[in-house]
Amino acid sequence: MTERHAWRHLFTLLKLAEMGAHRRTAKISTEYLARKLGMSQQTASRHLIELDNKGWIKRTITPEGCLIKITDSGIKKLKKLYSNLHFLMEAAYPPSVTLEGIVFTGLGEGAYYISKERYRKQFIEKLGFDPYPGTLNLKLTTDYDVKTCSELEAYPAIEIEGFTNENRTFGPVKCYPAIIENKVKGALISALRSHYDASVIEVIAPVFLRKHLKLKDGHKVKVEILTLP
Amino acid sequence: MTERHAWRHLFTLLKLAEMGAHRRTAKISTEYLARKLGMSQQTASRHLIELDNKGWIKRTITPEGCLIKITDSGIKKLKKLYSNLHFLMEAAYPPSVTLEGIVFTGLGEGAYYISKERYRKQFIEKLGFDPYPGTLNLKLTTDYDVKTCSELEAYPAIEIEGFTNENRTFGPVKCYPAIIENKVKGALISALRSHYDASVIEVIAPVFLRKHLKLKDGHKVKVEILTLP
DNA sequence: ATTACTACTAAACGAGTAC
DNA sequence: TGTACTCGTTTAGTAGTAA
Repeated sequence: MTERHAWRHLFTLLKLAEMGAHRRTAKISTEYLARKLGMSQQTASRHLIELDNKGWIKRTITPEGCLIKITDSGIKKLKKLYSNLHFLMEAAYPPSVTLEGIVFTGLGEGAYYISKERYRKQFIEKLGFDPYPGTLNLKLTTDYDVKTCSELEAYPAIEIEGFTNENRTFGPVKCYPAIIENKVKGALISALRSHYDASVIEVIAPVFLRKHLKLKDGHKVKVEILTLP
Repeated sequence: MTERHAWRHLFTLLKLAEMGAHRRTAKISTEYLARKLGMSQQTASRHLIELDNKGWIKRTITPEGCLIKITDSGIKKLKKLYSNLHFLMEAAYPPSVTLEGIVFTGLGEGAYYISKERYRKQFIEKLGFDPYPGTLNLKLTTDYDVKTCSELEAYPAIEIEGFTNENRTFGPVKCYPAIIENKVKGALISALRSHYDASVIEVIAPVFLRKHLKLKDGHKVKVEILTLP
């Protein structure tokens, strides 16, 4: 059974549910199902056999038609689809945003900020990792990336509180948990951005990204911002 | 474009939405989409072309990948799927239940009750039709039908109030709106059922069902009970 | 890098039909 | 009436590759 084309079966399963088979054993003839699905009786029959083999439905054949009940396993599939959709339709923001930028060497100011203990404690607590004392600077090159990045401002973010010590004030920092190059969990941080311009982003991670991902200036890096769990 | 297999596209559309394309223009390469969907780059490309042709997405090709935004039309398709599922998952009862029974001739008591003015006024008001003064008796023959019918008791029903006149008391009646033989809107009524046994149901409709559907004793009749709008 | 064409393969489907 | 088999047809998917 190719798991690849499971969606066809999922759709058939949905129709069966619409006929009540998710709550009770429903009598559904292959011919009736076929009409509802806009397919032939033979195909409907095959789908039922395949759903049965998958364990998504329990099927009993009678002379008047099939008695069909969707199994817990089948219900789970529908629930999964439902929660995916629910999440999409009800969520205020898209689940993830991907940015790409070119690595460049900054002024090293990132390290200075990151390593401030008052910030660091919050990073550990709120992001779940102890950031490497330094930031990866990325220059956004396309209009798309700059525009997308600017839209991030409206997204929910993890807020790192600012503080004041004897010498000066350190402002609040907004963090967007992100995955760098599909490999490393880290975060995009926003407050320091103003040091450059809107087309620059800074990324932190628990590891030294340049070394860990073998990055050099000019390399293109993908950052996937996770806007919701 | 065959509308028949549209939901292959629906699934691709769902994935695109999961990448945020339902809210913003998202940069998604065919190769990336292909990996997420477990298909080849070529197939992903074709799907995007087809979705574009359907008007479900707006596609702009750039050297770095496609810029994709799901159109209102596409959103509508996802919403439809969502509301279908929502309805299924959140509803307390299955959307419809189908019973089959054999026509038989009763004692004519049905007509006596139905035509009582106190009942009739409520039928018109609550069911939306003036019932033909008589009931169609159906004998349920299979275990499935009897069992399904018994489960109806737990379902929400339209309640017709009982009343008392100078001679006797007329009890309350439960009505389940139904479609008879896929053609006539009527209702299954429950209170009178006790006159026979659990394997008998009585059906009312605005027309004389025996004549309208050319029914004779022994004919098999399908009754689809609508448990929700 | 991309997208997407052409040519081919694999899968899904439906007609006919057995039971 | 039902289901579901075989088998030829249609459709979807992939590989190779051009642009």
